[in-house]
Amino acid sequence: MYTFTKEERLCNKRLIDGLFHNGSSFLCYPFRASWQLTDAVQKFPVQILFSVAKKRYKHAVDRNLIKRRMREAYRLQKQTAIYEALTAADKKIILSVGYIGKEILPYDVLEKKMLKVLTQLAAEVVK
RNA sequence: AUUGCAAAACGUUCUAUCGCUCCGUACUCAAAUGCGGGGAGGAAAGUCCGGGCAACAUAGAGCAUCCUGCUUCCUAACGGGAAGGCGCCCGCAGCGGGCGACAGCAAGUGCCACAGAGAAUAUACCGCCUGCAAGGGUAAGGGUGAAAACGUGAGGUAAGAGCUCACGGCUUUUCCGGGCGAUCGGGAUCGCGGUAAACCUCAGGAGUUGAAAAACCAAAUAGGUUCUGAAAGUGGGGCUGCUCGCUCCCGUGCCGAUCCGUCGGCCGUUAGAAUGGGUAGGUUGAUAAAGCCUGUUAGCAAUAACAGGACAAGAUUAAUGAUAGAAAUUCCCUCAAGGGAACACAGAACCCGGCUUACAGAUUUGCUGCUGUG
Repeated sequence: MYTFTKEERLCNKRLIDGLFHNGSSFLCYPFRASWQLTDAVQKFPVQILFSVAKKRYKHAVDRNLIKRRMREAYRLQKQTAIYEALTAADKKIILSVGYIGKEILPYDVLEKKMLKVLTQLAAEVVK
């Protein structure tokens, strides 16, 4: 239910390149989401990756902190926010969420924003 | 006692819920799941030195380029460390402390702002001596400057000058003595502006690339080679990481035109099997190491030898977390109870030894001086 295993992460380099070249994307501050429909055989309806630009945050500690908070927010909300909608529509996607905020937001704010992103994404994919 | 500086050793803890990663184990063809256990640092950072490891290169010598530069020792090695020498600073001397790219300017060449007459074979401004004058001699005095031809005294002279002598300072070569040595003490001798983080000279050293190195694995897809067929005239290069594609040459090849010399266009295919390469992927490399902790012995010390101990992080789009609640520490408000806030620098990526830089708070030790003289 609240798992986040390797199958749920996007690891394949070719898929990632394809996603950033051909995928659709939208902004929802402080995130930038890119997604693409896929035919690949995967256990979960979504394969996701999180990214924080090194240009914006110079220290690895800061990048780790943001990525961990994003991951946690996704892990706890993915089931209700997006899995159910995608399963109902029988669609599978690969997804990347980049952080473009200028400062490190606390967890409770990130949680609300993440919910908003996922809801918007589910609406777009099903449409 | 406080403050500051330096060194050493620390640098939050506990509980609950939900997760991540690795290992062991039960069940199992396997996966999943259950149970048990491990899971960031003193700098993991900067990537500045030195090694291990790997691939490639490699007759020998010289030149160029780059690095290093007091001595001895330690070390796998070092530009690191220890002990010492020398110089400078803490007013001076001794002890103590701090700092030092600390070989050579007495091989050659260059440079020395401004000011000043003059910055290195002294173009002599004032002054001094000589001379009727023009001029000549003179670095002792003045003034300038970061620095003015080693300093003081005497002789000497027209006036002066290491020109000569005595004492002193720094220095070259050499002898005697102490020390493994840097070097120190004494004698003789040569010389007297600074600058080598200026060119340069001397001595020693350096092959290149780094784990995205490198080794291995078996399926699928496309192409290469070989064999067997179909068809049959069935080739060769260049561009591109590969295929496709484009292009050049070639052809008793085909079609069209032709002044019979040529010109334009087209074609150069495909099925199966075997084989060895490349790519995405996986495994190894890769976590038991010149490692860490404790003790004994040797040594002034760096360190070495020996003995014992620890189920001793291992990710790979990259784990080591999130939330909630207590406690500790510090600060603020308050007589107090209590309330509020803060909690550094920073995240392993092949592995070690160093260096450098960052760092809230807190612990220990040492120093910031002591004695004598003025």
